[in-house]
Amino acid sequence: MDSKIVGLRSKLEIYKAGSGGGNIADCPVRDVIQGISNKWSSLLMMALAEKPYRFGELRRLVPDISQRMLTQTLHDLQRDGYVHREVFPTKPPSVEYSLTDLGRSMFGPLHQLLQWAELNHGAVRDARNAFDATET
Amino acid sequence: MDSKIVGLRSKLEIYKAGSGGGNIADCPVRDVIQGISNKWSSLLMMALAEKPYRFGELRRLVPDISQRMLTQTLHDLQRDGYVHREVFPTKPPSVEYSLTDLGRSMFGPLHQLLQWAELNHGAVRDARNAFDATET
DNA sequence: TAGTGCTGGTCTCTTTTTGAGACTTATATA
DNA sequence: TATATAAGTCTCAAAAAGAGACCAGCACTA
Repeated sequence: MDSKIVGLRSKLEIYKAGSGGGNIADCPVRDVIQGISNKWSSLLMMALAEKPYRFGELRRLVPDISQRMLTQTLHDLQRDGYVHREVFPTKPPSVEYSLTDLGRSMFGPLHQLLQWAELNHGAVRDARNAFDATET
Repeated sequence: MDSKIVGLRSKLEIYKAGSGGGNIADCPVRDVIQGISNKWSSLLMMALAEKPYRFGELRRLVPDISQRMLTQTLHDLQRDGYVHREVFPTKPPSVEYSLTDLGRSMFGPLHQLLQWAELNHGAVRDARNAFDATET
């Protein structure tokens, strides 16, 4: 399996697929993607792909996330099965977050996208500058 | 190039990389990723990867997007260089949106993620059900 | 000639989501 | 006694998204 686009024909079908009907709004693939298409998910996935972290460590690692959104994003990632949450009975109790097998599996393709971003952020920046220049 | 995770060690460095300093908040990779990590971008990228579409066609293709968000998301994708917008002097004027080379390039890894979602949405759904069952 | 519809939007208003920051509970340390 | 730490929760303000009316220019219809 290479990284070429396979089956250019029915990409929308993939998004639609599984719901049986033709309603693209309740498509399971879209449902999965939207669970990770938000401001903080990929960032936290990447942090946890490196190693497990505790709540406070993540907060310090990503200084511009609010405690509220850190709690909520970790909770959502846990609900979708990407992240495991474990409480240790220290005093005060500490909580460790780590990727599950499913999380590591999902991080594979996500990592490809992150690498693309690393290689191409210059091109994106240039496109933005050019665009902003033309519309005054 | 295969789909394995290369260089497990410094993933956060990728997110941080390029800005020179150590401030993860203004990291160019994060900047690129956040441009496409929103509710509608990946869906529109996928539609346009299939073939160019006109504004009204996209609106009918994705019935639950508001006209306002369709305009805005296409504008943002155009600004980042993924999408080309062309006005045809018909009456009334029609506007066609298509992927640029950069857009097609980015769609490669994005497509990998979409395929992962297609293969694993069952596991995610199961995880959600299990999670929701335990927290009553 | 007035009415209707099509195009690709914009404008305004309401609802939802996010952000900032104080507050909590229980323990340990100074 | 005062302060700190852990992992959150709660409240309020700000930002973003959704709903739907409205717009201009032209073609077609009645």
